[in-house]
Amino acid sequence: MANQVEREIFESYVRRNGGRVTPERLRLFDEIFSQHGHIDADRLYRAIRQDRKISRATVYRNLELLVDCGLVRRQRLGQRRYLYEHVHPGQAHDHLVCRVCDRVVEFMSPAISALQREIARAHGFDPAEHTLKISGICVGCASETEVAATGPSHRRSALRSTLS
Amino acid sequence: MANQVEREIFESYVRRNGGRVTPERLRLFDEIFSQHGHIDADRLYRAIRQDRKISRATVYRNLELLVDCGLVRRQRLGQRRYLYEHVHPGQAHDHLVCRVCDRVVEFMSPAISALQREIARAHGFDPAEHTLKISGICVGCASETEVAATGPSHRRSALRSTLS
DNA sequence: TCGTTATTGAGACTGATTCTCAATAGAGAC
DNA sequence: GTCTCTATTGAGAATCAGTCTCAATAACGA
Ligand SMILES: [Mn+2]
Ligand SMILES: [Mn+2]
Ligand SMILES: [Zn+2]
Ligand SMILES: [Zn+2]
Repeated sequence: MANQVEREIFESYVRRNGGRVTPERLRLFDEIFSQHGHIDADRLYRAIRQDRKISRATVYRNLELLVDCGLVRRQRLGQRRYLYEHVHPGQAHDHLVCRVCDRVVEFMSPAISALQREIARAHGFDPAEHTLKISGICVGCASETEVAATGPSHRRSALRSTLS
Repeated sequence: MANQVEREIFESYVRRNGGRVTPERLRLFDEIFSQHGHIDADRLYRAIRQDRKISRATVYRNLELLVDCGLVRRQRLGQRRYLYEHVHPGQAHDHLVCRVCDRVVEFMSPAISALQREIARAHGFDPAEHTLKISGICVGCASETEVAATGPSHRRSALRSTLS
């Protein structure tokens, strides 16, 4: 089976800390490692619900566990909820997020990673995780806006504009 | 008065968009430009409440306005709420956040900023804002933990440890 | 000064996440 | 396999930051 190594890591992490290997934990592990890309807690909950009973609380609790043992990354890419993705060691990457269509593009920059480590070191910081999110307008939305040419953008302004 | 330039920018932004310059808006502007560092909406609300009546909704609405016109930056540095800080143009900076004591250290890296612009360009992204947050253990908390040497860290584990 | 309409205040509402606690079930000992 | 201990679960309540509603107020151009 795929993800054998990660599964080992998970189970041994749980046992090493006096925890128990439960079907709920394994099911969540399988779900998040079968998905690919970013997914929120509720979608994981509903996906698992398809074939077994599980509670939301259990999903949240065990996502925390997966994050703690370094197999899953939790980030706020949108405004509201956290998104989760499983981690491939040595494949650190960051995100471009379009503020119009919410699409996420991943990129990898060893140069930025190195600079980050350097900065943390210079400040006596022991870095555990990082988030680099660049939000803006993606190429698709830029051209759409150009064509439509309908004012400032999709984002509702904080000022109640006169346009009805 | 200080912040004259920024105040100009704010008022003209508001008027240009058919908005009105209200005492609540000016008071919030003054508050966030008098503060220095990161502050949450509730603290701004309470600070303004000291000497004038204002509602929470008004604080939130007008913070959004200040963010929109580029005078204020809103970021999630902790887990829960947004933190706001006024922006000094051309002084882009990023953050190291200690996950034990929540202290925030700012740093500036023109090299990282340049790389970010380069990456956005390479993906046809028009970048509007960015967040780079490195979270870890600050030098103070590292030495404390070393002295205490009491297990994994302050962070409660998702596993109910046997220690009472 | 007047009229239009953007803004405000109070409180209801939302929604993601966390908490509570009784019932359940891993897993080590025998 | 059975027993025991206690970590984990499920269901729903609670939390909490932030957003929305709508009637009353007040900018500001005419
Ligand atoms: Mn990703
Ligand atoms: Mn800052
Ligand atoms: Zn887009
Ligand atoms: Zn610290």
